[in-house]
Amino acid sequence: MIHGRVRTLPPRIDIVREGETPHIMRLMLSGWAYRYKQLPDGRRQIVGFFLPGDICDLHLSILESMDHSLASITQIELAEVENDMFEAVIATSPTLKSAFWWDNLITIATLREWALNLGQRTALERIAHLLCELYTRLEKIGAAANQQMEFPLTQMDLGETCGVSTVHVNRVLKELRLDNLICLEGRLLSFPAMDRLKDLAAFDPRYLHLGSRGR
Amino acid sequence: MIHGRVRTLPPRIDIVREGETPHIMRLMLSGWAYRYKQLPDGRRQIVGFFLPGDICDLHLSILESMDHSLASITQIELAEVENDMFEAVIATSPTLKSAFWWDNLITIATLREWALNLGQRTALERIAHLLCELYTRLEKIGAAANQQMEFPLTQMDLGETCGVSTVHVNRVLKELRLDNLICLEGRLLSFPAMDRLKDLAAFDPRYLHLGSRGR
DNA sequence: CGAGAAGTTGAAGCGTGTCAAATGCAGTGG
DNA sequence: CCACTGCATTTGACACGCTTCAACTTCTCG
Repeated sequence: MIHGRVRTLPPRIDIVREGETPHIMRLMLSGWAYRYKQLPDGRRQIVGFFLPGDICDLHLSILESMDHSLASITQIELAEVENDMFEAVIATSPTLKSAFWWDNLITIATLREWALNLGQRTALERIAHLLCELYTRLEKIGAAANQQMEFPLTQMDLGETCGVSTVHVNRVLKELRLDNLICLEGRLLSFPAMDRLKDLAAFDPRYLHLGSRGR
Repeated sequence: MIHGRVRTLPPRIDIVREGETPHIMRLMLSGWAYRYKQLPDGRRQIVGFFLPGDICDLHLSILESMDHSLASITQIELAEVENDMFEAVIATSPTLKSAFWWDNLITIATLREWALNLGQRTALERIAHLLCELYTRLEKIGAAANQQMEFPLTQMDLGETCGVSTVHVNRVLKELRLDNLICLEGRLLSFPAMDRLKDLAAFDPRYLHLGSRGR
């Protein structure tokens, strides 16, 4: 286990901004956060979500400066480890080292799936696919079960993830609701017909490579 | 330097298919290739290009099976290294090891930019951005100069990369041509006004992290 | 209770997809 | 050398998914 300072941050604030020079490694202990990129005119694209157990900035320190930003969604707890200490730890533990390779490879595989999502699927399929991915990941870490999960994302978040306007996200969610594929009560999201949803989204969880994984 | 078998492959064939189990590491020596993913109904998304000097499947061996495919565009030469041998080599060379970390991080950074591209830019901006990226990468390895490059991609390739129909790619290229932003003569692509093109695409090469890099 | 944020809805317009047909281009065989 | 074939490119007409704008409603929380 890696030790380091633990920080608690409020919801909806930037954790790191584009252009800063990273010097620590962060591990999500609780809550939801995301990574985003921005165009000069303000258009925003979310390029990844962090759930408990995820690593935020693995070895990003080798790069000179951040080409993206990190922000919290809910209140979050982060473990922060200085790079020097981090280097020292992985040097002594081959298990940890390969765990970090894993993390990197899964990040890449997920980004490839997101490219497929953004480039080829319709708005309906994209959102359905994202919901499948999030549920699957949460279930894996024991934070969701029985086709139910806490859902802290706004429709604007969904839009910025799926490259769709907020208004259209709303219409898509309505359609999913009318088809009885999702059910949203407050912040609790449930899937009355997960099979049909996965089918609609052409969701194949293999890209998440859930088989094994180190810690 | 890593030694291994060198293979020459003809243009337009699959190198590895989804589902196969990877057991070698491939390095591009010459030519162009790409990585793609596919939906069950056949929609295809290109998720990365390989140019000379690029690594195709870094440590993918840890994963059970490929979640995507590789295909050649031009005739290509590949250096192939068995995983065992590869492991042995990086174990002895910290320089190489960090070079591979680099490669991984740049792959990730590029995929994030692609997500931004697919999610937020218009078809015109997307294609302009892709052209800027390819030229920049080719220039880096000395395979392009003076705002000119060999361009082996078809309009269908461009479409499958940018999430745009082939017909619309054609219209976009026409617009770029009429605006005097690109000039295509046979397989030679040139940029009479690179500044304006980069501006149109909001192309900021920092994500490619060209600063340093090992080999 | 009030105020700001998030969600909802309708109408109109635009970017892009689809379909279909024509043109250009390169390789092949007669 | 030319006709033939198949693939890439080009163009027009039309359809549709999604965006934009604007107003309204519903939540959330101090």
